[in-house]
Amino acid sequence: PPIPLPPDDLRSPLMSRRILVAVAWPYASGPRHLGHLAGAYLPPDVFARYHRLAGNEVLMVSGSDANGTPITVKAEELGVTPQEVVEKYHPEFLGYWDRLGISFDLFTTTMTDNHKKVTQDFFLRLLDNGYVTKGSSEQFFDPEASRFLPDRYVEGECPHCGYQDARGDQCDNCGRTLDPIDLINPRSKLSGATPERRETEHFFLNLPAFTERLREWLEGQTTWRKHVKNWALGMVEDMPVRAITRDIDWGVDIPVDDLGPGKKIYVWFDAVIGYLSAAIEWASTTDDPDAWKKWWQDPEAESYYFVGKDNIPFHAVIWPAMLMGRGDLNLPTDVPANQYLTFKGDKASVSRGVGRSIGWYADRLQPDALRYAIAAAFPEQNDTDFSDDEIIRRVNEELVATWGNLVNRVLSMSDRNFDGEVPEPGTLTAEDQAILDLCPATLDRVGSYIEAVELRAGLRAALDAAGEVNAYLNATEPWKAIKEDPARAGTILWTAIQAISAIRVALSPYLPFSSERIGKMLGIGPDLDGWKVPRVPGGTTLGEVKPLFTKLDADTLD
RNA sequence: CGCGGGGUGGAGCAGUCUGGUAGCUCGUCGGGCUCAUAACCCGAAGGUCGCAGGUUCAAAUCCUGCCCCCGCUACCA
Repeated sequence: PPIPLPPDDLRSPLMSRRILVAVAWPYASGPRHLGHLAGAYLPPDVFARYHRLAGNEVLMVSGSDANGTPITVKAEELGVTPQEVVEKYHPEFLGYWDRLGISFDLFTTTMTDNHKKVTQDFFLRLLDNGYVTKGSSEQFFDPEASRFLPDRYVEGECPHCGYQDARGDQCDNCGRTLDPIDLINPRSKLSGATPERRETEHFFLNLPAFTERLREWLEGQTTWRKHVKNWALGMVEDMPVRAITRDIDWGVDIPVDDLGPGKKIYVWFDAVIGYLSAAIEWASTTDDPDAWKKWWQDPEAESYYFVGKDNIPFHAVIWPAMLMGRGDLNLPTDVPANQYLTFKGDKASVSRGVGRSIGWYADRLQPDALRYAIAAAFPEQNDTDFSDDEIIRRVNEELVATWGNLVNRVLSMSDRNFDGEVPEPGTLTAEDQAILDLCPATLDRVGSYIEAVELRAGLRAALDAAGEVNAYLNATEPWKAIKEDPARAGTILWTAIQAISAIRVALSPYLPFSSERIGKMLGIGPDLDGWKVPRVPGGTTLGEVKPLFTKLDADTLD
């Protein structure tokens, strides 16, 4: 009789899509923590891995943000240059991605000549198009330090509560938002001198010019997350012109000399341009230096921006406005911003002692174990509370028990009773067929969830399938059949192996490392051949069968 | 009344748009199984869905008010 095979996946792509996966640029001002991983870095990797398997052309880029106040503040704190700060943390970030399998096509920095050039070019185009204009504002100036002072560098007495050490932006005592001009007896945090008010000229982005177009564009987004869309729409209604230059000496040079020395393009303007400059840099390393255009200028190309919720305004409003102002680049397809992973109710912050760095966890956990625990808790709709106990629980009770154990019980039974080979199947029963039918159905379900950027639900769906296979084994009891009807046992195990093979693919965007190991154990090799069910023929020689994941002790994370 | 999101069994979440016996994972309790990393399977207990009103035959779901949490309201991004 012909050997029955699992049905093919129906999702085989008719044509390849081009997908830009744009990942928020982390400040190279200190270690990044699990909240960053959950909010901005792991979700795009899952998304990108899926789309690559599905046959689409993915370009996933990001880099270390080297500019901005956090960097300069850190540099002053350490008594080093901003560049030295970046050179310390950028390699640390690269280490995270390498150890956790975050599969960037390029992870660069904003210090490259390319980035500066692309940023300046962007600036000039907006200037030509009339969306960047010059203006002036009044600001505090420290006469001793000879520099203008950001709000946070001015301190004084709070006009509301009389607190002596209120910052220029907010009073820590009464919590009120302040304008530094209102402070009583203002003083410079740098020198202690009394700051003077001085006129300073800057370039501004004319956001109000885009109000209508932005509103119309945002209202047309039917698949965006509710909090992202509503927040952006609310913001569009009342947008001021926004300064894109600053009185600082660290940043990208302004490409015109109208303002004189001592001013730079400020970080928020150049950081978002990084998505474009990184794509251009990536293309320059390939055979086709214009390859970036396939993602940025082909109207069919899609772009997804993975950011934390604090970054929504820049990606859902300001960056689209900048793109509209240029007029020759694609607008975001979606900005699936995440909420925050909180630790015992607190927003994670390594410097404040809430949560620990990504590297700390990577030292102690298998990469897929960490990826699993984080992905199962992606804060897609709400802030999601998390803890080390939660990681241990998720790994031990869900990942190891359901999936690791399924693979282990099936393969060790096959290994021991069928000479280290995948058994040959015989006649299939209805319950066998149901499990085979589950294979393409699972890939279909998980794929649909991932395409909708409902990544947590996708992971759940894959694990549910593993649960069904476990239930199938309990119902069919191959360990008994081995003694009474070895051929039947072989059919059951063959069926279970086909299911494992399919679930492995479904889980591979989330768990790429164990996917490779399973491939070797199954004897079909570590690589995947697309988002479809790989068949594992009877007679295939199994690799060495070992548990996929290590169970965690309660003190693993102490 | 500044803006947006959220408040669902012990924990973490889904359901709210398109009202109709409250769902998932874990934990707890009981049972089964013994191939498997004390793993797997089945069943049960456990929730007045933040609070108070309103609409309706019927509300977690729609309306009003209030409370609490998070983000934004920064020359933080």
